[in-house]
Amino acid sequence: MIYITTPIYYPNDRPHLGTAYTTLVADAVARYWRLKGEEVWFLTGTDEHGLKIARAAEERGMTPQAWVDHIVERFHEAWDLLDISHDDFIRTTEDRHTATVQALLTAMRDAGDVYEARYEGPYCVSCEAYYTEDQLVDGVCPIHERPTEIHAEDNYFFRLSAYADRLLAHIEANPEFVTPETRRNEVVSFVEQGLEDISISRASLTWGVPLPWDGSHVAYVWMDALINYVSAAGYLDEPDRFAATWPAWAHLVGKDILRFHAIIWPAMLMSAGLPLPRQIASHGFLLVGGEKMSKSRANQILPGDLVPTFGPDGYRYHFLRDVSFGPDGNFSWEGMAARYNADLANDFGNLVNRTLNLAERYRDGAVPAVAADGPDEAPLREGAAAAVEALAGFEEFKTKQALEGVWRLFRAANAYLEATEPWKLAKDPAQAGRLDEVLNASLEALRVGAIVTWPAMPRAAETLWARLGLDGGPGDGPLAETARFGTFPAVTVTKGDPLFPRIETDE
RNA sequence: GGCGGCGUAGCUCAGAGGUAGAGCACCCGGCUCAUAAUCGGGUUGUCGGUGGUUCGAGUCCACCCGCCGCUACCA
Repeated sequence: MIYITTPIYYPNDRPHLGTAYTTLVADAVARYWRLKGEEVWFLTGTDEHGLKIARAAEERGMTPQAWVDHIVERFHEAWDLLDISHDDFIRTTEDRHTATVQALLTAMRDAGDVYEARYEGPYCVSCEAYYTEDQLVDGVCPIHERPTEIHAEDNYFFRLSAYADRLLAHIEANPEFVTPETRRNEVVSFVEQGLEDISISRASLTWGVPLPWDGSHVAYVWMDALINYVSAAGYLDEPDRFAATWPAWAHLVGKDILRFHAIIWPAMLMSAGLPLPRQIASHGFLLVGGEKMSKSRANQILPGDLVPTFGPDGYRYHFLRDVSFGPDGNFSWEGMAARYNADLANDFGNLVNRTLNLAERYRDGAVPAVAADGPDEAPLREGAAAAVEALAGFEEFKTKQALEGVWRLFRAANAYLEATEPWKLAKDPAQAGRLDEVLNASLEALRVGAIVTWPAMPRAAETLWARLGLDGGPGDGPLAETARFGTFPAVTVTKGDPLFPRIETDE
């Protein structure tokens, strides 16, 4: 089972381009594996505990639960908008999760890795949070710019320090554990500096999961959040499903939360006696005008700002085709529009339009199932094979290379029409048989094209599939069989409207 | 400060010791089935700088310049 996860998102913040990016890549990769015929479990969700949620609820005169029930809808809406195909959506306020948090923390405690100690440090009353000396700016709280006080409270701590060597050994033995390599280097150098124990509970807060052995504390939000990955896999009371699902194939994360996933989470799992996920895959940020998106800069862009213009598939294609998974990427409307017009409207959309138009015009949409396999057709077969091969890039989150490779099929198909000139064949009754062959091969290219674009653009692929008059869907798989270039069946195709209407820009 | 990464065509990027690449943009030509679409051809680079190793260096080494990431509790 391919178990793939996104982080659980903090619902106080709206899902913006960055959170949507993580989820989108996870979705495309999940679809790729399904297309290959693998069993997939794709998880996303929301992280609903913590001080900020409790406060936001209070400001609105609501209970925290009522507040999160309300705002979690934004995430369902966003993922519906982008055709995200998650199998499960976990919320940390669900019983299945809170009970799992308690079970896992108990397992860590039973392993002797949890102890009680006094935590003392600079505390900002306004933030209701502790800081480290390093975080203070000129000795005052960086947010409120007010002096901090030294506060102390009794907390439970996790013996993270005991796991540094095992963590390093694991990373060395499993080079794929943290990707890309530059992030792996960061993790290694961090662990090599030595690890300190971390506090895993808060006594000052009530909106969280109570510790099973001390109800006056709730689990620190990160402990709570990370455990979602096993909660949703059935750790607590579905042993068969858990055995099939865990360890995860990949946790996708933004680079800002890498350390929690590549250090703290593995140590927690080791302590609880569970195997580690195969891979933590970390991506960069999406920059707008070279700057990080943030509310304060007012440059935050939401998926809903782009989908009305580009459609869910135009949205998905742009981010998968133009953003490399590891480094930071840039977003611009101009770049997105240029990509849309060049690849979707021109190469792919127009190919679909002209091919179906030819089939309707010369054969009323019913092209006989006659195949040719001469020198003219060779590039089509090669293009189809190249597309299928390139698709494997999804296994390493190389979405860019995967789609670049898929486009070789569309280039070949456009060139094929130029080489065979069906519009000329149609003028000569003696060439009727050859025209059938050319139209059949062109339609077959579209059939394969619908399959190989499905992980990235499921809606367009399914629309195309329907126009081709085929049974089932392009995502049915298995890829190795369905994407083999052969003879297009004797069905009736319909032209329909342009799949990707060209976007007019000012220039 | 320490560790790590990046700097290649106007743009986005690939290449990691053997004649500088792709896509977009741009120019020329063809075609007319098609969404001013498509096909063919073409131009563009002191591969950040300096020095070194080598028969040969984007590719290895040293130093320098510029940008960036990490250096513990930020969802």
